[in-house]
Amino acid sequence: ELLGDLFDIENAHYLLHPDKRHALGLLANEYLGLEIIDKQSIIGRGNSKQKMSTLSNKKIEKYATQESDAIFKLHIFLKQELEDADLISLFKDLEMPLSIVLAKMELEGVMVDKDMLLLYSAELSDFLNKKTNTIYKLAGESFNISSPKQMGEILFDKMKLIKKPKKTKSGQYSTSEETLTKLKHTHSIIEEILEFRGIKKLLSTYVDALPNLINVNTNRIHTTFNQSVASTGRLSSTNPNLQNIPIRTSRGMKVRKSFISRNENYKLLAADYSQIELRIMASLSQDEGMVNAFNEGVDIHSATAAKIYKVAISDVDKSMRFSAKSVNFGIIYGISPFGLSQNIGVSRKEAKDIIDQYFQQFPSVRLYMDKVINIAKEQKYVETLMGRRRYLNDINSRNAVIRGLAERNAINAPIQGSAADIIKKAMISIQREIEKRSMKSKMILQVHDELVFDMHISEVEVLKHIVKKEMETAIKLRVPLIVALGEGDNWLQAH
DNA sequence: CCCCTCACG
DNA sequence: ACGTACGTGAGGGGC
Repeated sequence: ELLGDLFDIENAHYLLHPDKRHALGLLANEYLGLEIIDKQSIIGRGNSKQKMSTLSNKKIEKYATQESDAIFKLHIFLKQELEDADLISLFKDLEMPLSIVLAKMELEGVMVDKDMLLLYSAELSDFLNKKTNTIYKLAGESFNISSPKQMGEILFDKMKLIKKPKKTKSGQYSTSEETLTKLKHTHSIIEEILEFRGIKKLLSTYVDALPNLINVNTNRIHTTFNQSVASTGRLSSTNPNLQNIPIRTSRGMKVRKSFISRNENYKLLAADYSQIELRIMASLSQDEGMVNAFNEGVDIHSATAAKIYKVAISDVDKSMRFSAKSVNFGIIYGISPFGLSQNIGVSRKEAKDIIDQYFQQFPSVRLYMDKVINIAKEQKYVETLMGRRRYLNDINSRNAVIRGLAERNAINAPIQGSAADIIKKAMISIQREIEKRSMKSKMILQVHDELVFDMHISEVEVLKHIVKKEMETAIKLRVPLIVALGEGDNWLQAH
């Protein structure tokens, strides 16, 4: 257990420049003008990589002392820079405590049902073999279906499904899901390919991969949460990525179902923020219509539909709600007629009309967007509710495409980043409570707006109470923050 | 190592 | 005419 003050160079630099790289060698060079020995030159890389612990002290002495020296000197510069940017509290009270919490979550790990995955693998492999033969027959020859290059040549050179095939940036035929879906009507092979792709992805990325990642000592999977990658302040997860476990399709759900509690005395608890980003938008913009909708507890997408289409909320039908939901997501991303039209499958003109209606009905949302873009143009950065910054150097670019991206980032970063701030704060409070009470239950995963716990059955009520309370009160907004709880023997059930 | 594709929020 | 909604990570092909 670390008892002294933490000062993580990488994280300090991340707060100051979230979209830059934070490697120690780069920082030492930039801040101190030092060229320090590259770690790779000591331990090697790729297959010839050795463990630092296997090398003699003599070999690592210079490297180790240079690093220590650079870290100490850097911390003085970075501390000052954090103070100048008003980021000290975010660093000291949020990110540094969080890094301890993340370490504990990583060490805890999550249990997966290996037998279930192995059975499922056999089932999907069978299915894939049959699909492969079907596709070969329809194509009139065998080829590597997993090769976009080969598939493009089959579909467009040989079968000539359409006259002017779409190309990718590098000049290859595009075979993306988006492209292929538009070609469904041309040949039955398209549908088979799409299904093949879906299953192949599931099999190789999850069903076949996860069992091999189970640690033999703990019997669990241990991800790594990266705290200095995402430029908005979110976490990311690697080796394996446990933040993109499937859930949207029925086949994907079976993978989610394989994430289970550690034993029969435990259940999984999932705690989800409901619409956190839209609530943040409501609070930041103070738009009356949006704030009222949340304060009255009505379904936000239906409320939005009612306003856009000027009908009573009880007269909102499914397609109106669907479009309104896309608009709401679009708002968070910095909406454009093109983006919305692609998303809901209408013309750009229709999409533009919907957006115009939206801004007429939610005028303060538009005002807020204009304001945040102007702030970005003036100070070259935007910030979250807790003062996390994102610099937008392209905000005044003469290139409209590049400037547009920066403007959308100016809108999105405070929203996505504030949500990240909030859940990070909640994680620290929850961990503190769990430890204070010496509880058996453990926090094990974070997926941007969701926390997952391995919950001892004797602690169900108390844990639920703590989690809900700490998440909902992590910050006070102009609208309520609502957390939905779910429990079950597996992650799917807990949703 | 880059590109394409596709999984999640 | 062009390129266009935010943020990520991983697997596989191909060079």
